[in-house]
Amino acid sequence: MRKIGRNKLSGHIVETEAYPPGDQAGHAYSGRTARNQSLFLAAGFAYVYFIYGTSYMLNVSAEAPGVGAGVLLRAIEPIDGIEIMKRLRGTAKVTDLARGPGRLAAALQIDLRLDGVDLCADGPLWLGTAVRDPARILMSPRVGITREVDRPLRFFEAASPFVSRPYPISPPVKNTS
DNA sequence: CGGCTGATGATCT
DNA sequence: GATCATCAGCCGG
Repeated sequence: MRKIGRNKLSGHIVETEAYPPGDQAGHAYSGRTARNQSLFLAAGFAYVYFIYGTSYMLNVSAEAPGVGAGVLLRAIEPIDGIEIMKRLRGTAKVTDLARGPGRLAAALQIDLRLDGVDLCADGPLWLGTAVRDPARILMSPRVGITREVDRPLRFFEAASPFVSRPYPISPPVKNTS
């Protein structure tokens, strides 16, 4: 859920990735820094960072204070404020509005000002109470990382057109030619 | 549609 | 100076 002035944006979360304590692929792995300090807050705070010179990523801190872990939000199915999301994203295709973590952040106008926000309190950004049907949630390896690449820590809704990739990533195939 | 590639800047070594 | 939890645009089928 996102509030921008008088406008409300919302969507169902349909894809996430876990970055648990001790995970070498997680930003908290090398200890607390200026950038990643929000991961070390209590569970339920926003960790926002900027990457590739182009994209913001939105995470939710996920462990007790001082531990360092989070969940990356990778896709939502837009519900409220779809016209505003289209303007923020520069596309009219609803399935492309928030399919992927950078697109999700852009569709919700998320930047570093929202880093550290309490997602369980009234404010500009928070988590609603909708629950996805567990029977429809599939797992796969995570996308776009170079360490701990095989851990099945990506969770996504089966057959959803709003998910960044609809099925598990195939393992790399060697070129034998 | 899938595959490839350049863009672009913060962060850390 | 390398890396990076990505994306848009372009190309071929």
